[in-house]
This record gives sequence, structure tokens and C-alpha cells, in this order.
Amino acid sequence: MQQKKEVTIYDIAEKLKLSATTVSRGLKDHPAISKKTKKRINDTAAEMGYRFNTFASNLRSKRTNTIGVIIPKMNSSFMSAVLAGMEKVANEASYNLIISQSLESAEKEAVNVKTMFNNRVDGLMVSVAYDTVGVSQFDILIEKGIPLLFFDRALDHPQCTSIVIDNHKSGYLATQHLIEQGCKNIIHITGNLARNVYADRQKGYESALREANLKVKPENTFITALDEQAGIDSARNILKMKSLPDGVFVDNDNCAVNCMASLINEGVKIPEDIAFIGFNNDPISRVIRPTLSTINYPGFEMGEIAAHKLISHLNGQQSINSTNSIILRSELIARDSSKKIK
Amino acid sequence: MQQKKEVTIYDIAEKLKLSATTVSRGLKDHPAISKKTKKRINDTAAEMGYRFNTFASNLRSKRTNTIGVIIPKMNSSFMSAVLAGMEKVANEASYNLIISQSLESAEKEAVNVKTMFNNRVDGLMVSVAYDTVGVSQFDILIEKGIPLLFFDRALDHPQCTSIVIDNHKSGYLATQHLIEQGCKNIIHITGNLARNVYADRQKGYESALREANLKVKPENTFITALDEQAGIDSARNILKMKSLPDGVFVDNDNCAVNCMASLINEGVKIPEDIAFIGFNNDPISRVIRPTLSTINYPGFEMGEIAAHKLISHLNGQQSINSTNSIILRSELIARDSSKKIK
DNA sequence: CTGTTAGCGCTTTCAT
DNA sequence: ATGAAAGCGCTAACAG
Repeated sequence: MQQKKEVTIYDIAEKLKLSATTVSRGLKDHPAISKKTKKRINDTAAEMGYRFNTFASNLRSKRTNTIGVIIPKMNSSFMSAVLAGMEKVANEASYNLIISQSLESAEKEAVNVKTMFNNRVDGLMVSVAYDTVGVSQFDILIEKGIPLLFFDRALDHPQCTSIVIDNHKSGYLATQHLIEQGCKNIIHITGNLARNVYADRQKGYESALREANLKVKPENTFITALDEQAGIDSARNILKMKSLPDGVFVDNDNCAVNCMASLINEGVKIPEDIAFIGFNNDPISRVIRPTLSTINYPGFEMGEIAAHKLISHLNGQQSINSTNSIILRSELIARDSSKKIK
Repeated sequence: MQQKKEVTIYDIAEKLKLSATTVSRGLKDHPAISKKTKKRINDTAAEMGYRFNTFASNLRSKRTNTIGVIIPKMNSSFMSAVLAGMEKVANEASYNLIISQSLESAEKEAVNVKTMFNNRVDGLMVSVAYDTVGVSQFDILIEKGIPLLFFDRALDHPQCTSIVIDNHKSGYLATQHLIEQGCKNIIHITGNLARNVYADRQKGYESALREANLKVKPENTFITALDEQAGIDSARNILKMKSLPDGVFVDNDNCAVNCMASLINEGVKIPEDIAFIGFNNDPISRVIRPTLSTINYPGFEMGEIAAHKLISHLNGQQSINSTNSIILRSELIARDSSKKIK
């Protein structure tokens, strides 16, 4: 299987009696090259089977036109939507996206940051892992002036912009909704409170309880991994409680449906005995019975805005820093799992 | 925001009174460099804030240590598992993975192939899009001797290895299972029959029917996109049929649960009126009620095997071609949605 | 509008 | 176990 020799711009230049520079410019659609020459160059390139060498280009120009993205896990329709939004904006600005998963591990995340750094990404967008601590793993980027932006699961950093949803309000709305349905003893199944998303939702949950003169009991907040197993385990823990709750707010639909299914298996009636509300508006929330009430928010838009902010910065149009952060709106979707009142 | 000057191996070499060659080797853990020198080199590199320049390396060595992966869509636990398997093997062999989605579009797939090609991937693994036609879009790779491997949704190509599951047997098992439960009028909701996975399952479905002396009716095969909407639409179409089916075999769990939910909404009893079996063993199949019978198969293993085959080829240990293709085993998981017999 | 020159940072011979 | 020299293919800077 002999590799054919690679065609370079020099080969094209020679064939056309031009300089390599002109060929390079012609291929790049540079304004200073005549239409006619451009056409000759492009035609010859195609004919000779030329392929652009990104490495030589990147080496020389010290730019990669590549943006890195690190997400915790590619397992929700929300993440798909965010990435789709990012990809759209990046493509339009002719940037490439490199996506990698931390799989919820701070350790793997740190490795990914290094890999992105070594791959010379022009900028990086991160939604941090479940157990990430501190921000020092990102220092290498900041030091080299590589713009860093957080989305959804954000960290506080003066030099970074964050794009998030209003988690406080979301938590408040979800809890208030359960209270309106008559719930007086509401569980909040959440994640690591070091993460802004969970901490803010917890605060919103507490605000709503206090506003309704309901007690905030520490034992009513379950800190979990918010995955399927956490849903099943939480159901077991709920059934063990002295007084059964009458409402459950789960920070993730997938976890919520598993919890619901386990409870129903044990004879619990939903929403009559326990009302449920999830988070994410995942497609599963519409398929499960009873259909799951949830919080919806604009993932695609979040991706678009994040990518747009970063690219604006790269083009020198605006700066990445904490004062440019954005909070997107979310909304309550009430379905059968929470409608105690007929 | 001034960029600090990049540290190169020459800077390290100078500081240590060594040659760049030695530094390069030391960083790469080359056997011909003494332990002591290696330690000095690595320490100094860290201290000086050196970062490896992939582009210079790739440019010079003409290898990228990168494997490309193109998948239709990152929307199932099956795909996650496959990618995790690939990543594990790739990482162990110190290869990077670039993953991109065709979003079920042949057009985008062709673009992705070109991008991968221009990014000089050492090899490519592809699960083709829903509507891909022909194999010519992959010619550029074959011509340059870049190994190409298909997994799950495969194309026939003498120079490519395929890693697939036994779709014929899976279709047969699923259908036979419904027949054993007493079904006599079974619908098969499938996808584009130009795709091996769906064509083979359809053949298995037909084999099982014939074996049981049941008629194979063309109108009982629904060609759909196998997504959520297809499930909902199929439910509507089923309800319009002159004689309602008593069994439905869907080639995708996600589509199946949406179809089931829609039918249940219309008062259909599952499995009593219509028994159901899906495909993929997606987590959703365990949460939905009734729990969905399905076909399980080893996604993680598929990823591992695919990556392993490709890397073996890159190391010159075995060849990529159609004679090395592998068919993995799948298994039936019977749950409540198909158990008519008590 | 086109060309000349130089060099990005690394690895690969081939020597020693 | 270490080094010298050359060059991968491109583009920035300057020249005309």
C-alpha cells in the first residue's frame, strides 16, 4: 500500500510558473490575487490531488482556528443541543470544534485541559465535572492569554465569562409549583453543592419553602450523582423516612424517572402520594407515565451565545471576563407528575 | 494580554548544554537516553513551562497519532458505550480520538470525511448516516492508504473491515419471541433498508415468520426514521389498520417507547392487546411501564474491538480488509411488554 | 498583483 | 548515549 507523494503548494507553483506565496494566497481566496489566477490555482490543486496541510499552516501562523469544548458527559438532549448551537456558530465563523468529555472526573478534566492546551486551541469552553475543585488547572490557559469561557456548570473567575441559566429562579419555580399543588414536605434531590447549578437551585428551593413558611430540613436535601442509580437509591431512602414526603424535586429528569419508577413499583401513587418535578425537559419526561413536570431552558441558544462570545473575543470585538457573563431564562413545564389539584 | 514567548526544545537544550535531539528523545522516553538525563530534561521542561508542539511534530513525522470517528448521532447509550470502548483502547495505545457526527446526513458525513482527511487522521472508523449512498466519498482515504473501518452501520468494501452485531439473528430472535407469546400479526418498525442493520433485521423477522408459517406482509414493515416522532406516527398508523396487530418489533428502544406511550394513551393494553419488543437495551427500556423487552448487545466491546483492529493495522500487525470482519453476538431480554403468557 | 526570503519547532537520518 | 544537519509545508514580512 504505497502512499502517493503528497502534493504541496510548491508543486502547484512550479506547474503554473508561480510562486508558492501566490498559490497559498490563491487557495485562501486572498483579495490581492486576480480571479483568473485563483481559478487556475484551484483547478490545478484539485487536479493534482493537493490537500492543505493544517500542521504546516498552524506551525507557521501560530493559530489553529480550533476551539476546544470540555463537557462532563454526552448523555443528555440538553448537552446535544448546546453542542449543536456551538457547532453552528463555530462553523459559520470557520472555526473547528474539538469536543472531549471529562466523564464527571476532575482528574480527566485536568488531562483534557492539558491536551487542549497542547493542541493549541485558540479558546476553550468548559462545563466542569461533578467533583472539580478550584480553578488552578486552568491557569496555564490564562497565563498564555487563551480565552476561557464556562457554560452551565461554571466556576467563578475574574478573567472568564460564564453563560448559565437562572438556577436560583428555576429551583424556586419548581419548588413553588409543588407548594401550589399542596405539597408541604418536599425533598430536593440534587448534586454536589460546590457546583453553581446545584447550589443555586438549592437556594431557590429554600427560598420558596421559606416564603411559604415551610421548614427547611437538611435531611430533605439528598446529595447524589443524579444518575439512574441515584434515582433508584433515593427512592429506597425516601421509603425509609419516618414521614413520607409529598413532593420531590429532582435536578435531573433521568434521575427523576428512575426514582419515580422505583416508587411506583413499591405502590406509591404519583402524583397523589408524592408529586414529582424534574429538570432539563429531556424527551424521557414526555414518555414516562405519569408525564414528568420539569424545567425547560434553551440549550441550543446557550451553545450559540457561548461560541459567539468566544469568537468575538478572538476577533478582538469584545473581552472575555466575568463582567460579560450572561444568565439565560428558564421556564416551568407542568405535566401530570405534579398535578395534585384537579 | 501579552503572550509569553513559547519555550522550545532548543531553549531546554541550551540551558542543559544538550542537543535538541537529546531533549526531544528525553521527552519521548526514548530508551537510548539515560535515566538521569531524562529526569533533568523533564524537570527543566516543566520548570520552563515548555509545551509540546503537536504541529511541528506532525509536520515532521507525517503521523498524527489521531484516529477519526464519524457517528450518525450521539443520542443513545449504545453509541456512548461504543465510543467509551474506542477511547479506552485508543488511550492505552496513546492515540487520540476525534469524534464527529453526521447527524444522519450523508452530505454532512462527506464533509466530515474530508475534514478528517485534511486533519490527517491515521485511520478512520465510521458508522454511516441514515441515507448514505455508495462508498465513493471514502475513496480519498483508500487511495492514500488511510485505513477505514466500519462499525454497526457498515458498508461493503473489500478494503474495509466491519464490526457489526448479528442483526439477522437479532431480528429473528425478537420476532420468534413475539410468536412464542402467541402473536400472529407482527409489525416491524425499521429504518432505511439500504442500511445493513435494518435490512438484516428485516430478513431475520421474515425468517421467523416463515418458520412459523405466518404470512410476510409488506404493509407490516414500516420504514421510518426510528426517532421519537416516528414512534408517535407509527402508533397512529397502527390504529388506522383494518386489523390491529398483536405484536410490534421496533428497531430502536427510543422509538418503541414513544410508540407504546401513544398507543397506551389511546387505550391499547400492552402486552395484552399488542406485545412490544425494542432494540438496543437503552436505559429507558427499564424505566418505562410496562418495561420494554429488547435486544442487548455489547457496545463497549464493539468499540474496543474496532479500535483494536485499526491500531493493529497501523502497527503493521494485521490488515484492514473485508475478510477480517467480525460479527458480535446479541441477546434477547424479555421484559413485561412482551409477556402475554403468564 | 506577484515574488523572495526566512523560519515556525520538531524528528529523522547518519555520525560519533 | 549523544549530536549535527537537514527539511517537513506553510505563511509573514518585506520588496517590487
